[in-house]
Amino acid sequence: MPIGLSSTEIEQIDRVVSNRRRVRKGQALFSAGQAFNAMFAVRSGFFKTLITAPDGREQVTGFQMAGEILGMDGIVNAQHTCDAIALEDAEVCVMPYDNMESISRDFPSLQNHIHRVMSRELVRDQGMMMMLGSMRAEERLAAFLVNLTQRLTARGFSASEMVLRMTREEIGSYLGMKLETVSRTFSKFVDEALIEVKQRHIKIVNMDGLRTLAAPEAKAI
Amino acid sequence: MPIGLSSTEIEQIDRVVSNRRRVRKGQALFSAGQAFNAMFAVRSGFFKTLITAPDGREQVTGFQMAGEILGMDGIVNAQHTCDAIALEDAEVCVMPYDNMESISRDFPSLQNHIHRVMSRELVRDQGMMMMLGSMRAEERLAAFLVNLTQRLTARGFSASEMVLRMTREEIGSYLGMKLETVSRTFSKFVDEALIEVKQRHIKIVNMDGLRTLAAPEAKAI
DNA sequence: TGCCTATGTTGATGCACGTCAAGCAAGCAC
DNA sequence: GTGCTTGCTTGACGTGCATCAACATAGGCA
Repeated sequence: MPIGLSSTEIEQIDRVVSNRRRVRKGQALFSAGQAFNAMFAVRSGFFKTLITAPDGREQVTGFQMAGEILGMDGIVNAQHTCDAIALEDAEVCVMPYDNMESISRDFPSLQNHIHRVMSRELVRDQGMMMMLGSMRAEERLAAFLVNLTQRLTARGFSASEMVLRMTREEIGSYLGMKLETVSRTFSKFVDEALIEVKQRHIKIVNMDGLRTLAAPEAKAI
Repeated sequence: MPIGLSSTEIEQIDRVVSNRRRVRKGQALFSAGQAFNAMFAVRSGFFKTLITAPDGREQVTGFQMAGEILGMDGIVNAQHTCDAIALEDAEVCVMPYDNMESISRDFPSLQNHIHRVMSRELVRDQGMMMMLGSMRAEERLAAFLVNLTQRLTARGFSASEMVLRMTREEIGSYLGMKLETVSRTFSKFVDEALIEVKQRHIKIVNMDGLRTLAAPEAKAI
């Protein structure tokens, strides 16, 4: 959690988040229904979060990578409402909620940081609603790739190549479409020379084209 | 904001939220891009929040009634990311964010309350993703009606009758479908004796039927 | 009162995406 | 190596919802 803090502040905070936890690929960091005690900051690895309907339908609600926060949905009812599953071996910082609450009282910048992290998640969710509610499959997948690229480049990875950690089915669940449609749309993007695909290796060939698909310009009148 | 607080605490807090603001039907409480200074608690009336894509497509992201909080998405970038429009004449409590931050340092219960309100919104958004991503039009509309009913009964209104404040188009935008589909699905529900519809007056005839549609049971194997 | 505009309903038709199915590639156990 | 499992691609076909269109109804206002 890099914020603008003094070194004494950082010491204080380190004491809260110093506890680490490893999660193996395929294992759950937490599951829906479990008591909520702490939030988690991803140090390394890659997660998905998902919720399950009574009839078994699953919806992937997000993918989280290094530096992102998991578990905030558990605060309201003191229990987690989704499953967080590691898509590759991962390590997280455990941030006990009680500690965070009390320490943030002494450090306004931490308090503000927490609010901003939750607010950012709300804004992200709004974007997801827009995607799921009013974009076509092609637009959704383009937006997904653009978003992934942005987050990876912000972490110092290549702006044009990546290795997906999730299956086509997980992408589909996240974007509200079937895995076949994900596969077909990838193939379409390849035909249009927007990307190259070899299994989970994706290479962005025409980023502007993808961006245009993801966020269509206002139409000239 | 009814929490378990002492009277002195309540006095303190009253000082923060004592400022009120009226919003006429059709007017914006705030708009995307505006500087964020305060959150708002609905005292009376009814709001919708919506975001607008560059190409003009709109997505209604929520409907808010008395007791619910608006504007939390503005914290992260210090500016609002959606429009909040009154669907009927309304009154809100203005809660300046700076005041809330400083006062919540002195009142842990208020601090916790803020976290819970934001967390509840995250959980709601997860449910929206599930709806938009993996439910059919019929199921979404049923879930919408069930949810509205719950919120209205929690406020002391009838459990079986209501007057919608929003148009078919706004419902459709919220649920990711076209207004014609909303209208048709209402008609279908009428045929099936689940509800009665006269314009915006809705009467729930078979709540269990609606619930079953909204949250299908696990299938027997 | 009667016009006008916004809103809602319903029908006919089309398409984007889901469903079903077959085959292929890659990884892994043995 | 062989066989098995999981994940991916592609084709054929079906359907849920969008689109286009016509008309009905209700409120607002001159």
